[in-house]
Amino acid sequence: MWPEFRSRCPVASALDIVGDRWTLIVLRTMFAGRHRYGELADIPEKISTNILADRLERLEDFGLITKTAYQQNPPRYQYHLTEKGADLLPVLQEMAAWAARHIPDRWSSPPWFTEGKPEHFYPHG
Amino acid sequence: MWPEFRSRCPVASALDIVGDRWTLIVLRTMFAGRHRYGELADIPEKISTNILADRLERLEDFGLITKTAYQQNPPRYQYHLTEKGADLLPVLQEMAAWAARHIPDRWSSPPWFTEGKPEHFYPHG
DNA sequence: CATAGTCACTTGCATTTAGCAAGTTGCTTT
DNA sequence: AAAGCAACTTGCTAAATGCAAGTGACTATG
Repeated sequence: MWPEFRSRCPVASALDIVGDRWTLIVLRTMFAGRHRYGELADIPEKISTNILADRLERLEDFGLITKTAYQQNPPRYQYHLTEKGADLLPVLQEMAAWAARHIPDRWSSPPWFTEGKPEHFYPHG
Repeated sequence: MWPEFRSRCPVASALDIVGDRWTLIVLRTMFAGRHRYGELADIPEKISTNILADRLERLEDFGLITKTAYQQNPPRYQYHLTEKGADLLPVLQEMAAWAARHIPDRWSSPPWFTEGKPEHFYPHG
C-alpha cells in the first residue's frame, strides 16, 4: 500500500509517492481524459513503455488509480483516478500556475484544468 | 538558465526543474529557515552531500536560490530563496495538505508554513 | 487460410542518476 | 602541534531511466 517513507514530513512523504520525473505526468494525462494504456503512452513527452507500465502499477498499488477491464478476449484495461489520485489536482494546478508565471513560452492551461475540482475527475465524485 | 524541457506543458516543465526525489525537500528546508550547507544537510531524510551540492548548484542555475558569501577566509556561503523559488510555496502547501489528508500519521504542518505566503520567504519580499 | 495490424505490455541492454563512505581544503580552537 | 569544523569533492556501487525490439491475443484484410 505505502512505500517506505524517508520521514513523517508530509512534503517528503508526498514526494516518496509522486516525486520522480514521470508519475505526475501520467496523472496529468489522466486528468486530461485519457484512460487507456495507448492513450497514456502517446504524449509529447515521449514516456517509454516500461516506465509507463511501472508507474501505472505503482499508482495502483498506492491507491491513486484503479485498473479495470473494459473487455475480455483479449483483456483490455482502463485506468481511472481514485479520490486520492484526483485530490492531487491542486498540486498540479499550483505547479502549472508557477510555470506559467516563471517559465517563458509555456502552453496555457485550459479552463477545465485551471478551474477544475478533484471531484470532477473520479467516478461518482 | 533553463533545462531542456520535454514539452511546453507547464506541469511537465515544472517537473523538469523540481521533479525528482530531493529538490523540493531542499527548498522545504530553506522555507523552514535553514540557509547554510550544514543546516541543509542535517535533515531527517538523510540527503547525501554530493546530491545536496548538486541540487544547490542546479537551483542556483535555474534562479530559484542565490548563493552568497557571509564570510571570507575561509569562504562560507548562505543560500536564500529568490522570488521564483519562494513562489513554489503553494505547491509545497498543496502537497503537504494532500499528504495530511491521505497518508496516516504524518507530522502536522506549523502555521508559518500552512498560512505563509511566498513573499515572506525572500529578501525584501 | 495466411498475412498483416493493433493493443498492451515485457525483455534486454546501455546510459544516467542516486546512494554511501571516505577524503580534501582552509581556517579556528585547545 | 593536534584536533575540529564547514563545505564540499571523489570514488565506487546500486538503482532508475531510456531505447529498441519482442511477445501474446486477438481482429481485419486479401
